[in-house]
Amino acid sequence: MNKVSKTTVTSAVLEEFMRILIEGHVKPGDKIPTEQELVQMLGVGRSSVREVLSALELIGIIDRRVGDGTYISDNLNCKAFSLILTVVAQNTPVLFEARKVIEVGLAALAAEKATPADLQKLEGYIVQMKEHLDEQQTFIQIDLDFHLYIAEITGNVFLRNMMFPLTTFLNAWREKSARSKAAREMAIACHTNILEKFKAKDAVGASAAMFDHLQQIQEFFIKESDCENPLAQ
Amino acid sequence: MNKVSKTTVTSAVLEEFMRILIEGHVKPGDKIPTEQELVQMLGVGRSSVREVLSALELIGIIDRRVGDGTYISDNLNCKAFSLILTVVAQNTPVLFEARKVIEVGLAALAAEKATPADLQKLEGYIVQMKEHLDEQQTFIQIDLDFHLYIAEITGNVFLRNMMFPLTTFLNAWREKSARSKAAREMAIACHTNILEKFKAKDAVGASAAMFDHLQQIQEFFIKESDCENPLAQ
DNA sequence: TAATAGCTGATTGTCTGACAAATAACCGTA
DNA sequence: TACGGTTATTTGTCAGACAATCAGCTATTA
Repeated sequence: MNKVSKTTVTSAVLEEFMRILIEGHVKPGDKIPTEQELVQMLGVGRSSVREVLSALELIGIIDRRVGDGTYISDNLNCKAFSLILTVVAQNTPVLFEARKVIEVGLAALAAEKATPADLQKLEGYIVQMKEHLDEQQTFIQIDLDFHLYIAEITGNVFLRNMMFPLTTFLNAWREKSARSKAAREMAIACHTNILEKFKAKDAVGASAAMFDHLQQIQEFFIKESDCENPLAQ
Repeated sequence: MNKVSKTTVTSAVLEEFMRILIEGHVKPGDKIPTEQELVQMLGVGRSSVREVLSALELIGIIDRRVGDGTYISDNLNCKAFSLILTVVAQNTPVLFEARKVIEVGLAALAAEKATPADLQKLEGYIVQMKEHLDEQQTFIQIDLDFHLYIAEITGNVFLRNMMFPLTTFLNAWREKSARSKAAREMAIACHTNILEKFKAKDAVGASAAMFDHLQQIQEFFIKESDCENPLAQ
């Protein structure tokens, strides 16, 4: 006796599928039943099964290989965020704000968790930035790596996978407009500042430093590029 | 000359579709071409089109109505987060950490943006919590509303839609294990504390207060429920 | 024995056609 | 004008067919 059951077959399949996923305690990398098996298990047509599977694949929950089978993806949920970002993309200020909120929190968390090896790695990025101060393209890439590695330090898969497309997306956007050398030097200073707080295991200080950094990026961004108005959505 | 171009029709359709979406400057609520039109526009089979549309619907980017047509969803991207959460669900500690990071940042942002009307509304929630101190179910709901309203205050669609399933999910989880009256009284104290910082427009203080609050929830959560080990993913 | 080449069955990718179900728009009647 | 019914459109679902790809097995060969 299932509720009102005014749902479509597809969404029913999805729910059932998710239930199996959870109750089956599947891990990333696990193989899941074939389409034919699912068709029989769920008593629906292949198209319905495939539509659900396609959706899950497009958002990065599963991986499908012709001639082999279907597996739980082992780097979950990065794609879905990218997709969503593409749609919300027209509203850059909102994304910037989101990045600020998330990354400031990440900095605090990472400051607590950073190991000596992590600190060394971050230091390495800063050195590289100084070396490539005049090559904008390379510089931006290293800048990006620095930020992503901070997410990496937290060890939180969910946050890292959310941060990744967000930062990448905004950076790609930023690449369009050339950044002044002054802006690049300021970035190095900010990163150094953040690293100092990390070394001192100062979570509050680290988040404050990150906040300042992003604030400056945002101001430069708005100043140096023609930023259209956010859509009212 | 496209790279190796070993892409499937489906993903090509997705890309093309997203391109149309962006370049067409569609707004939420807009009607998009019918399946038949897309079939002709893209020169592919209906199944391929449908698989992409199903995926987009599943993650909440579009809405489809039988006999009517397909529209850009007007409350974007809430579903996708829920889906992902369901998959990562087995790893509750990771979600808690994510919530802490995001909500601490949200509190700072909301503290700056809160209007007098917002403050009054938050105050109202606290009053209600006191009134329903002994009704756990109702209490938890109001507690939840308080947190969600803070996300609302920031006016950031992206953050709000991310927060919503995250908070709801963790709260639902929490409902399973009864919370002591002491825990509920502490929640009221924390909320009051947060509100005070909001009134003072003290962003740093607000985020600190929110951090303490979530920290306590987490400790109570771990203490009062049997929390299995996080999966190594 | 070990390595390689080829075969085979299984699995996903794609298309087509068909029908059901629901809805918006139109039309005629009161 | 308001109401009820018809119709064309659109999405939902199924079934069947074939192509493309791959893992695993088998037989051949050095």
